[in-house]
Amino acid sequence: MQPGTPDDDWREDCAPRRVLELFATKWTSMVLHTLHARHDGAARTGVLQRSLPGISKKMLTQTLRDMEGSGLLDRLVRSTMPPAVEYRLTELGRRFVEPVELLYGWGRDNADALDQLVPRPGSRRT
Amino acid sequence: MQPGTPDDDWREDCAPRRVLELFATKWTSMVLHTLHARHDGAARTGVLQRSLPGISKKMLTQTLRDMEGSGLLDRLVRSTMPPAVEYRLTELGRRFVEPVELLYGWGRDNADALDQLVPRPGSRRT
DNA sequence: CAGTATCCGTTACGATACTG
DNA sequence: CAGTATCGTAACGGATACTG
Repeated sequence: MQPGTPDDDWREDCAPRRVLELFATKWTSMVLHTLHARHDGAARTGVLQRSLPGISKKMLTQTLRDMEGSGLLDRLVRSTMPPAVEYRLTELGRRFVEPVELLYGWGRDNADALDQLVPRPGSRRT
Repeated sequence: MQPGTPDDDWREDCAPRRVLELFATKWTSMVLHTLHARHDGAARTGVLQRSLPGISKKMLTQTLRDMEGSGLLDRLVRSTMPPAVEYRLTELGRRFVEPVELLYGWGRDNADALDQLVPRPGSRRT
């Protein structure tokens, strides 16, 4: 492992890097977790919105659309009036909940370390 | 757990969300892993750059500076000519390697699922 | 209630050229 | 070799108003 031989685990298309992409989109992992936390792995739009403090309607829809396109969740529309839309984790979605829960769990167990890291926002370097 | 009672695990300042911030900056986790993969948890600038295909000099420096500021790594400058700079994981840094390795490991074990998700870039919706 | 469309600011990121 | 400075772009993401 000499300094001239990069052992690069980080090729552009390697698995780890693609997992990271999942977390690159701010809300994706949170949606996954929220759905997972529900008994049946499903929730209506409003519930999701309320479960994710700070998300805008636009980002919620956009994230859900992207996830649907990726096959992470299904969209069930009940054409009542007013409409009731439900989002449900797919098989693939349930799979990706795993790494999310991994991080989630680590965070809960290491809140102290998180307090050391970036104690308060806006202290990068003035 | 009625639909009107958000069980929000996702408060703005909750632990999980702060962990996610670590992965929000594209290169941070990769730097952590790369350093961790080295016997002594340290590496010179050039090695890091070569280990992270695609990173620009700017982002490398910026990421390293941010991480230094956050206390994730130390910067050791050897004022020779030409200069030799070494980056080394701190105690805190070694701690945050954990969630990174968690994701990394999951990715390796689930490459098949990753192939299903986003088969090829640029297929969002034309 | 769910979704769309538009406007707009911020930031992440990359390419390049230059200094010590 | 390491780092800085500058420029430009693309994407993220929020606010708001409107439709069914």
